[in-house]
Amino acid sequence: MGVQERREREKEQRKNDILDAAEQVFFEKGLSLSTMDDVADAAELSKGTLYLYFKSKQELYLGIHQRGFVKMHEMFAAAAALHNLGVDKIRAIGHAYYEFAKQYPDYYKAIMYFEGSVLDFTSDSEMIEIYHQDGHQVMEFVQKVLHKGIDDGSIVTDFQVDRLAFILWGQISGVIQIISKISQHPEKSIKFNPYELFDDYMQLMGKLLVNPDKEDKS
Amino acid sequence: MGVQERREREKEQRKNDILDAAEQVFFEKGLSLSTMDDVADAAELSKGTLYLYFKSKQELYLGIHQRGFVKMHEMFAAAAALHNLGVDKIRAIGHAYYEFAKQYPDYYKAIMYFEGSVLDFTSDSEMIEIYHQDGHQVMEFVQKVLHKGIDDGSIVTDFQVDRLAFILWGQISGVIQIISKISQHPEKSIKFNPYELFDDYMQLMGKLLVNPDKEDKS
DNA sequence: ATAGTTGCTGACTGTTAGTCAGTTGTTGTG
DNA sequence: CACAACAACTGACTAACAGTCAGCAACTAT
Repeated sequence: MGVQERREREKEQRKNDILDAAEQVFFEKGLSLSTMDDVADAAELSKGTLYLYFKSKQELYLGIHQRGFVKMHEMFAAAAALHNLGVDKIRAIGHAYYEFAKQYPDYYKAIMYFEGSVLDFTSDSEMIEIYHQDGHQVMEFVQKVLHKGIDDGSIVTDFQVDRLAFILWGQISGVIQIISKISQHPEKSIKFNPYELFDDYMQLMGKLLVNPDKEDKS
Repeated sequence: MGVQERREREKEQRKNDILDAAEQVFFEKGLSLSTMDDVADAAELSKGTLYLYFKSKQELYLGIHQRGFVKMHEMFAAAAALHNLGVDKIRAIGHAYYEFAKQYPDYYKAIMYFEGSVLDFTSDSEMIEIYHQDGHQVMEFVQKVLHKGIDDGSIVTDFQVDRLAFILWGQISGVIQIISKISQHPEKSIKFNPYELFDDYMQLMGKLLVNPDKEDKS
């Protein structure tokens, strides 16, 4: 009898519905101004029910973070798939990251939120586990692509690939973070547009990895 | 009569005492587990008084953020002052950043906290103003040092200095952020120590800026 | 001595995350 | 069909806490 299975599916569906409602509310009003009652209303459920599916408000927001991360990962994979050379795949991932932050600022915000506050979660819970797994998955993906680039000769580096992946990831995250900061708060003193900044970074990064002999002449 | 002035000084002193108390409490228990009553107790003042000096809990924490930023800036200046060549100053600043995060993890945490959540402050208030001024000051410092390096010939770059400063700042922030993340959550799969990672990054950065003819042969 | 001013207090309020005893609806069984 | 067992859901309730404000204390000036 497929009752068990159906129940399972319905449960998953509910969880998704709640996340939809939560996105709607959180993205509209911002996390701190949104209440669990707001989310419950939007989901057409009672507040108590939310807590059957998510342990806390933070965990609910973490669910949204996860969605964002999946989306981002998909964009990375799609972008990388359009190229053959490893170095081009890396470049494509970089651009995809930028595009992700631009196209899904609310998901990006969720990612930044946790980035800046996990350090505060002294707590236990599987929350953190999931969070770190997500991060780890992206790192592995980048490492894989770097290896590909080294194998096909398009990337040349003195560094260990696993470390290099962390460095690249950290670098680009930081650069995009600062770009989104200045984009949001248009400082008087800044005369360049954000994309120029990113483009400069990509060029700079390119110099670090590229084997000129294998460079695509386009 | 110096009454006005004395009052002014005493007010400043109180503000400092409150910040001392707040640091003690926040650093011990973490921001979210600390209450304003805790801080009031530690400061031997009533809760109401805290609100005469700081508009909100967040603003109090921002006061701590500011202290951290000042400390960091001091470390940068001190580190840079030990060298003559611009490129060496830049390297020294990089190392100082790393040292700051290591020596003052709580201040660093405060900085990261706001980094990840300013995007949420739709609010007005001078808070954000101060916050951005702090950031701006560091950027200017980096720019100044980069210019120095270009002038003395130790730094060579195709990029505009103002943009380059942002890129470097973003990069290094991101790299240190990821390092402090993995330091805190020792992943099973990570076999290198954090400092190696940072050192790799510094080497990498060096390659981007350095004019080999002027390199210090030590 | 007294009026004015500034700084401090802590009981109070409003809000909200999180809980839980009870209700509703669904499934499987005699 | 009746009825027990179980699962999903409810919303009034509690506890905790940020932030307020009417009143008090201490200092200053005249």
